This record gives sequence, structure tokens and C-alpha cells, in this order.
Amino acid sequence: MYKILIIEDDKDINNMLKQLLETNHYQVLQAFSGTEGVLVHNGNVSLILLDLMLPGKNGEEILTELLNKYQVPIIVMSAIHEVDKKVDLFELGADDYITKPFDNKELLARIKLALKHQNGKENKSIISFKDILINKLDYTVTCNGKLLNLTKQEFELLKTLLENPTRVFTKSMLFELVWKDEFVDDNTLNVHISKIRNKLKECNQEEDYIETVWSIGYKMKN
Amino acid sequence: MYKILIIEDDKDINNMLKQLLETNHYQVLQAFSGTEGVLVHNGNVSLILLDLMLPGKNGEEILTELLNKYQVPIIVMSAIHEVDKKVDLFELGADDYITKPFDNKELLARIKLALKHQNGKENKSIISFKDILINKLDYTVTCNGKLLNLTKQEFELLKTLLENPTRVFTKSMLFELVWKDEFVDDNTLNVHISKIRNKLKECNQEEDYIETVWSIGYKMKN
DNA sequence: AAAAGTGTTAAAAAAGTCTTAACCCAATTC
DNA sequence: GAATTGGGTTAAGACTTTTTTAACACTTTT
Repeated sequence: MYKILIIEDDKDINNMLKQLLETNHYQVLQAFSGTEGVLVHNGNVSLILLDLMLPGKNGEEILTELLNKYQVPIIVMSAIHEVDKKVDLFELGADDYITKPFDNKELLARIKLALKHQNGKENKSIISFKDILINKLDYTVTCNGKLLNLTKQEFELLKTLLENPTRVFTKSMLFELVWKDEFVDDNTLNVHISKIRNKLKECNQEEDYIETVWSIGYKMKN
Repeated sequence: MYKILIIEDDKDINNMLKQLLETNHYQVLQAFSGTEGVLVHNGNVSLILLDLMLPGKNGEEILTELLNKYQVPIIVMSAIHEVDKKVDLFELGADDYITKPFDNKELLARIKLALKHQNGKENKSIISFKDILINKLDYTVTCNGKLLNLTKQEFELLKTLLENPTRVFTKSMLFELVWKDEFVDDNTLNVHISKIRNKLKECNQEEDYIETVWSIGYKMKN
């Protein structure tokens, strides 16, 4: 059973949505402002429907606030058709965008899709692998009990690998995931991997953590 | 580097899309009909842009055909606004739907999003043949339960043969599929086949996997 | 038996990786 | 506002692994 949080200031629309979702076997939480939405969120929500035009804080702020705190797909609803707006929201991490007025069936389809995407994804805020512990909320990493001091890129890279520790990440995937659209030299990746390996080795000489997959990319070892 | 397949019958739009994607650092494959799209797909495509209104087979058929064969996100483009259509397509497995005319920036954003979704997925693209298991995502191959260590070319070659295990691959086909445009000596293929056979034999002495078809090429045995 | 095609091996060539150090840029400090 | 600091990137060279070439033995076909 999925729990969906509706953040929408218009009481009628909010209630209508609640009813729609409940008849389609979702559990529903309601909030009527952005700040309330952040408060109501109990960490146990599968998906958020976020109306953009909220009183008080603007939608973008709420979106980033929610995404920083929880890893939940967010579908943004809005009457605004402007493309730059949409692109911005995707950039910020929205999972989908639907313009009002929308058809209920389409909304349901997009909700289903977003939940499908979410499945199989690691979304806990603390990940562990061997004796590595990585906390996505406060950007700390410990290994063998010792805190290691990773830079932002190093952290992103290690986090990415640890989110699917069995999987091989091709170099282009890592560039996509860590460097987004920036185009940097191939070697940059090597250098960062090298630095991470050194820092990990400082904490635990015995273990080998990152494995090179020749001419493909990297993965976590074993 | 992601490869995107465009299936769109309107030559101008197709070319425009190609240019747009290429300037945004994607590799592009073009097809101008659904059937061509299915043919052109070489199993190495990261995402498909599918126009709905195609001559010949309809979009839905193409969509299911492509999804059955490959696990690739498909973004459907169409001028049709009808909601039931959209819902149907989502139901069939489309990853997103964008109505024409669309803004280039929005398209790029949705492509990025679809690729992001795909990356986090534990998409089980595993092929099996006799006691060989090959995982296209992890680049791992096991035979008789033992993991074998193939190099990239060896992996590509075996993967190619296993994707159609009943079919005979001529040498020029294999060169085309594994070496693309590079021109290498005929013997290179023999050497690689020999190495693969050895590695397979190490794992299972009893079986013979790759069959030589004299003066033609190779195929999987039996 | 000759010709054409294939298999295997070892060595050369190419491709990919690792590491160190230097450079650049932006933020912070003095 | 110049100097310092720190992260991020690039460049260079040493190193490793993979791929290709080449030579020769072997097999199949004619």
C-alpha cells in the first residue's frame, strides 16, 4: 500500500484528489501549504503531489527542501505552461510535471509510472557496505569506525557506487550521474577514484573496496 | 555516451531532432518507419524517441515489439492530446509522453529524466544458453556456476552470438557488430573465438559451445 | 595433393589505467 | 584587494591489460 502526500492549497482540489487516490487504493496525507507539507511528511511517504502555486514559500523552495530531506519522487502540478519552468523543476529533481487542468486518468498513470521508477532504487539515507557507512543527510562517511574527509565529488562518486554495490558502472554512467552535463576529461574520473581509494586505505589497509572493470568502468568489490 | 534511436517518419523533424541531440552530446540512430526502427536497433541503444503516427504498423505495435525485445525507456512523441491514448501508452510501458509541438528544452529535460530512471534500475537483462549465464548490465558471464573473466571484446563477441543462439553469424556480420567501423585482420576473430572457447572449457570440460561453420562464420552449438 | 580456411601461440602494438604534480578558479582570510 | 587555501581538473609518464599481428601447424574441401 502506497502512501501519497498531497500538497495543494486549494481545498476543493485537494479533497478531490484525496478521493480520487483513495478510490484507487492509495493511502493519502493532506497538506494545504508548503510548510505544512514539510511538517506533515513523516518519512513514510511513497510519493508527493506538489502544487506549485502555494501561498508562502514558492514551489521550488519546497521541492528542494523535500528532496534534501527525503528521497521520494515528486510530481509537480501547475497551471503554468512555461517551458523554462518545467526544465528548472526537472533540474531540481522533480520526477514529473503535469499541467492543470489534467485528466484524472493521466494523473493516475503518471503516479503509477513514478512509483514504478522508484522501485528497486536505494533510497535510505544511510547506506552501508563492508565497514563503510555513508550518511546522505549529513554527507559523512566512516570506514572502519574512522571518519573520512571526502570532498563533494568524491562523496558523490562513492555514494553512486554504493547505491548499487553489485552493479558495474560504466564511465559514461558515472559522468552522467556525478558530473551531469559538464564534460570533463576521462582522466578526471581516474584521479577521483584514486583519491577515494587512498582515503579508504588510510582507514583500513586490509580491504580493497573499489574494483576496476577494464575498459568498462568501476564497481564495488565483492 | 548515450545512444538514442529516433523513430520518426517526417524527415525534417527527424533530422532536426538528430541535430539537437548531437549538439547535446548524444549519439543518434535514425529510423524513418516503425519497422526500420526495429531493424536498426542494435541492442545498444539507451533510449528511444518514438513518433506515434507512423506509416505501416501503428505506434502501439512498435512500442510493444521494442519493449519485448529490449529493456529501454521509450518516450512517445505525438500530436494527439487524447488522454486515453496517453494512459494506454503508459500502460503498455512507455516511459514518458510528450505532445507535439514541444519545446526542445523540455524534450532534453525529459530525456535526461528517463535516462536517470533507467540508471537506478536493476533491469534484469540476462541471457542464458545451456549452462552459460550472461548479464549484460554487470558484464559478467558464468558457466557451470563459475564466473569467467572475459575481456571487453570477448564479452561483446559472446554476447552477440548468444543474442541469437540459433543463428549463423558470418564473419563480416561479427566484424560489423563487434568491431563496428574498425578494420582488423581476419585472424583477429579466430584468436578471440579461441580464447573464449578456452575460458569456457576451463569451466565445463564436457560441453562444446561455439561451432565453426566452415568458410562462413560461427554459431552457438546445438 | 593442393588450396583454402581455421586454430594456437607468442610477441608487438595499442588501449586503458594509476599516480604525481602542477595548474586553475573561487571562496576565504588577512 | 592581495594572498592563501582547497577542491577540481588537466597533463605527463610509468605501468598494466588487452588487442592485434604474424607465423606456423592443422583441418577441411575440392
